[in-house]
Amino acid sequence: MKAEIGERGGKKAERGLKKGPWTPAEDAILVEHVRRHGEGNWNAVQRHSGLARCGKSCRLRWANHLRPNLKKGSFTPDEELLILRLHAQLGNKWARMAAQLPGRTDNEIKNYWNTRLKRRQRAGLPIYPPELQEVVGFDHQLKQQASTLLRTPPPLPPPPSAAECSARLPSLRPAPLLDPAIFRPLSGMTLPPLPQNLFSCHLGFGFPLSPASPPPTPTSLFQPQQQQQQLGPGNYEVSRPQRLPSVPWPTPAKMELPSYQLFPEPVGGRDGPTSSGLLEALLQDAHVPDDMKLGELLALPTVGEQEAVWEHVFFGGDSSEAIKEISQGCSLGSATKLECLDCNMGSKNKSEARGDADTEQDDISALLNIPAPPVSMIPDWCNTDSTESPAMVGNETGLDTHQLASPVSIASTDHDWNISSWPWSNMPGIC
DNA sequence: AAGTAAGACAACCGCCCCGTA
DNA sequence: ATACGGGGCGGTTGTCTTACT
Repeated sequence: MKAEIGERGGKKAERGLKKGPWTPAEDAILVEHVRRHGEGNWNAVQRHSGLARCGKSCRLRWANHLRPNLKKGSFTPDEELLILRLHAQLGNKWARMAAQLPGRTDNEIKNYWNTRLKRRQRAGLPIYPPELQEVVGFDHQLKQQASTLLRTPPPLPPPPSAAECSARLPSLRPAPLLDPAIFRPLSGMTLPPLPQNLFSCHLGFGFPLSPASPPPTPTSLFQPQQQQQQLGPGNYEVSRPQRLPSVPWPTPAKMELPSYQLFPEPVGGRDGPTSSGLLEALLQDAHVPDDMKLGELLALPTVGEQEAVWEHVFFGGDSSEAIKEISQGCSLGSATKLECLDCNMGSKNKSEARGDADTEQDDISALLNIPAPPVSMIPDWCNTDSTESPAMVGNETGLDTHQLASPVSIASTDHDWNISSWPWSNMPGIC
């Protein structure tokens, strides 16, 4: 947006391509083009239809506003919760988050998050719920500090040998996205108690409360130890930072929130039943009151109030009716006039989403040089909602949204996962 | 009622990856 | 091997609406 700033609303850019808001006529042209030719080849839209828009603009308009099955309106509480969880795990991977939120676009999620971030920054509140902020001690200020530090990345340690890598791999396991102490398991599942570091698992990383030797977790594999040390005593003093194994960490352009990108993204179509099953599973576990919006409770001014509300949400009384209501609202996307478009577009979407997931699975497996876990590794409780996900049935990689949203990870069921020994837990909350 | 701040939304840009010629 | 085009993604910014003073 340089010379074009302020020119929105009808003027044409240099190459004769229009910028700015789309008109209904342009929308109609684009919809008709997609109906005839399908998605993709966006640059051909201008040639075929005469629409004075660049291909990128067409793709964006279609993806964010015109494609069928788009969900309009504000996020539901369960969607907000899911965004929180996904962001804790993925960082600013909006497209991947959108893949877990049927009918939602990455742009929507991004806007929601940025708005929420800004609001909480202004209010001096932590990004995450009090459990995250108090126990994990990670908030936006720390993020900003780390981001600043990362502008000049420290020299990388020598890369580990293949033997070193393979020696560490057995300890690699997906972090439980949700802490069992907070999020109760699905029906029939018993969780081991984790009295401390609430939400640490949720974040996908932890802050050790003791200087015990941390296991070589995926987090520590990606732990920028120099960065941690540079934070210095002025920023955290509970205990001295751990000396971590010399493992190279990816050189990020900037630091994102704790991300578990080491691990396979749940596989599932954007609009398939998997995600709705996830939401149902989440809601079955969380006692979400019907008179409460997550965004509201997260904005409560004091930690005590937030704790009380969160306790009510996840341990509170019977709210099955509210859960039912939320589930229905989630599964019933608002119908649009465009939903009557060719169904083959939707099928293409699904295949693309599936392809993305597979590709990502491959990438992660290749990165770790380990085979993707078979479906049989997934505990039974992942399917207790009985709606068998096609993504799981038909996919050898086998990790779907159930795992992402599950109270505990697959591995956490057969490992003693001492999250209290993780390196980052030396950092207390700033707020 | 007017001004202002904040929120929500929409759109564009630059970068990157990937497939193909 | 390389250039190029298509497409995806994340970041940023502009505009409009709403709430507040």
